[in-house]
Amino acid sequence: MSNSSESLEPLRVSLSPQERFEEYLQTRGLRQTSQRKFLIEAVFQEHDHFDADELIDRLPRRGEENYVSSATVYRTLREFVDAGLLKSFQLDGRTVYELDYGYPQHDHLYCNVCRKLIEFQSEALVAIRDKVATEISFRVSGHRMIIQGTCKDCGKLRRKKRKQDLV
Amino acid sequence: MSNSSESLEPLRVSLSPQERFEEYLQTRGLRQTSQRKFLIEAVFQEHDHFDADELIDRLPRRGEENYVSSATVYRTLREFVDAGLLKSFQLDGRTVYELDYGYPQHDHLYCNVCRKLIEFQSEALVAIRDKVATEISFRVSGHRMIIQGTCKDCGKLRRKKRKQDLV
DNA sequence: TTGTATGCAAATAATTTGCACCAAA
DNA sequence: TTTGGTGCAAATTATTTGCATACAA
Repeated sequence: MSNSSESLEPLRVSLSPQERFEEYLQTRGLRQTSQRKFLIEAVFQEHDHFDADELIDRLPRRGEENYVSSATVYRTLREFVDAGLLKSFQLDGRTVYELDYGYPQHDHLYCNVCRKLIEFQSEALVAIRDKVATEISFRVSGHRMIIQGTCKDCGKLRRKKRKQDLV
Repeated sequence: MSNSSESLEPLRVSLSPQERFEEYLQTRGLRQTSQRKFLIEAVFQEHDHFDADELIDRLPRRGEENYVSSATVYRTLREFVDAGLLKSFQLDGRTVYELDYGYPQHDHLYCNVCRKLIEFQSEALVAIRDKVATEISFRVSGHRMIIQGTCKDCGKLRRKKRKQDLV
C-alpha cells in the first residue's frame, strides 16, 4: 500500500510520546522494554500513515540488532493505540495506523487510484457530528470520515491518457 | 455481530432490484443463474446490515434445496456491489453490506457497546464533503462517515449499573 | 523472585482462488 | 457448443495465540 500523505502541523504537547508512553505503562504496572522503546522511536520518526506490514518492512530483520518479532509489533501497535499515541482504522481490509498524540484531530480523503491519504480538518464536520448525536442521545467517543474519489494528480493523468487514446 | 438498525424509508425506483441486476448482467454479457436469483431475493428480503457470514447462516445448508456455496456467496456479494445494489464497508475488521439500490444516501452511528448501526441523513455533511474536496480539486466518488460512541439505551444501562455498584 | 514480555511457530478467521464439472445462451 | 458459473478444497493474508524462555522491577 502506498502511504504518502500531506501532513498537518504537529501540536505542542507537554510530554514527548516516549514520556507519555512511560506514564501509561507505569500507571498499569507494565514494563519498559527495549522493544517498546525501539518501536516508539521507529513509529514517531515517520509522520505518515502505515500498516503493520510496512512498519515491519523498515525494521531490522531477524538476526540483526534491534530485531523485533512481528507478534510483538502487532501487540505493541495495539498498546500504542490504547495509550492514545496512535489511531487506527480499516482501509481496503487492512489496519492503518497514524500518529495521534501531538497531532490535531482530522479526517481523510482517499484517492482510489494512487491510494494516497490526504488529511483535512473541518470544525463544521465535528459540529454536525455532535448535533446528529445529540438529537438521539448518543454519546460520541469519536468518528471516522473518509472521502473517496480521485485526487488532483490522478485526475490529470487520466485526462492525459484519454487524450492520448484519441490520437 | 448484531445487526439490527433503524431503517430509512425506501425510495421509489423504476426497476426492482431483480430487474436492475438483470440489466447489469446483460450489459456485461454475464449469465442469470439460479444462485444469483436466489441470493438477490434473500438479500433484499432483509432490510438490515449484514456480513457474509450472517447471510450464509440464514441460507439453506449444503444438501438442502437452493444451497449456495460460500465461495459463490462471496463472489455474488461483490457483484451486487458492482451493480450498485449493495454498499459495503469495513467495521471491526469485517465487511458489512447494506442495501443501496432504492435507498437514500446516509451515514451511520455505531454503538461500541451493543454494536448496533443507526442510520442518519445529513445534507450538511455532504455539502462539507464537497466543499473540502473542491478546494483541493479532488473528484468525489463517495464517502463513509461513522460516528462511534454509546447509544441511548446502552448509556441508560451503564448508568443503572453504576447506581447498583454504589449500593 | 515473580510475573510480564518476547520469539517462535502454529492457529485463526475471513476471503480468495484453482480446477474440474455444470449449465446458460 | 462455447464460455461463464459453481462447488469444493486448498491457498492466502493479516493477525492472534500458546507456550517455553528471557528479563524488568
